Amino acid sequence: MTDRPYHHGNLRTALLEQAARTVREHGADELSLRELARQVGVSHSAPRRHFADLQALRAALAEAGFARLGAELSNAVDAAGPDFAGRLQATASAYIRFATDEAALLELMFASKHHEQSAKTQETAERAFAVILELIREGQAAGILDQGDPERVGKLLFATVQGIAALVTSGMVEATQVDELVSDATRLFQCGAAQRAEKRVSRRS
Amino acid sequence: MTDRPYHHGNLRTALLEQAARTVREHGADELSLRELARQVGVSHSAPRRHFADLQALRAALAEAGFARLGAELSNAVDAAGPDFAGRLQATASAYIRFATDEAALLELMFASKHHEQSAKTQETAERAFAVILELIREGQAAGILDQGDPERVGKLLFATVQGIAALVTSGMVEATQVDELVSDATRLFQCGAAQRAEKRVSRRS
DNA sequence: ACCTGAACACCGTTCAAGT
DNA sequence: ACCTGAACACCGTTCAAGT
Repeated sequence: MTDRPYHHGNLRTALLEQAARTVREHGADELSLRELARQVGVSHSAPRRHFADLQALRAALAEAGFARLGAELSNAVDAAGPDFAGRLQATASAYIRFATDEAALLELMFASKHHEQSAKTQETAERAFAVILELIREGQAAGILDQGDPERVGKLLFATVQGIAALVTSGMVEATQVDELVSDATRLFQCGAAQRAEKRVSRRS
Repeated sequence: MTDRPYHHGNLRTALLEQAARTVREHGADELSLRELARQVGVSHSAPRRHFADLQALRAALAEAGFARLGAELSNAVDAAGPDFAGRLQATASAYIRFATDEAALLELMFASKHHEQSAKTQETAERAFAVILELIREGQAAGILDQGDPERVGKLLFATVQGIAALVTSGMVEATQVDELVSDATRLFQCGAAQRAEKRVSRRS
């Protein structure tokens, strides 16, 4: 519309937003620094000031993705009622929703390279994981989840949900089956503690 | 060594083998049709006869990967002893071993695009899944696993193992933690049936 | 401090031509 | 049937120069 000033002003953000759009609409393979620069209305070498190379932009995109994922998991927990089973289910569902809405982004987020190279991406990923960890602690305090190293239980839950997401986005599981898989998974996690509660009851009788 | 004939003779296989090597050593992003042609000693347009484009080569690579994965899961089941818990653990471990040895290949295998485009890749992936499915049926017949739609239980197991693999290759879980996660996971799957067995016992008392 | 424009080496893809 | 070589449009990356 209006002619742009020489300095874009917010180039980094503009590039990341356009990149996120491209990934969503055309997949991560379609990312191109030159094309992004063109779409944002800047010379092809301008992005260089903000991203050393394409890989750096991808890492930044992954990091932003983990930040959004963490926020959405956090929102899901907060919005859920007091019942723990419901909270667990809501969190897992939020993860899967993110995974299916942003399949290409999630694929990029779990691409091994960023984590090796960008400590910041790794850190943001861990903050997303922290939401799950906190939920696990809550479930353990309520006696609903297996008492064991919460890190360990949390990682297994994270893995399970991520695995369901991977199967869905890769087409090996139908979108219609997701809900039952998620509820099977969350039920499984409540099984160990329930089993021990059962023992306690039977010992009393 | 000897000068090559005009016809390579086995170009398709040679390209796939070199591509697998490249993915293993340098990652999937490093794949280049021109470079592969050079390494195999053929003109840059020769691959075109065998792979319509780079994406087609990647799909073929993914398919070969699922074939290998299926074979290794199958071997793991066959080599394991009669005890079901051990068979389950052996299969899950074989999956994780493949995932860590061939991290970049697994990432490529689960890239959504192939499955959408290549029915053959999808089919080979399902044959790998069939090994897990068969194991689930075995566990159900032995009364060790939850009786429910085996497809559903199998998919959850597949998802869990794939999720653990994703967390490891993305660096969010240490390689040293893998074994305990796998054994936690397999134990969890044997929990539902154990729980009901517990109930049966307590009802009798 | 931030951006431009020319330059370089590389790539995927196409196609007429060779064996 | 299979492969070559020139051609085209594109890309990532670099760097001296502009504001």
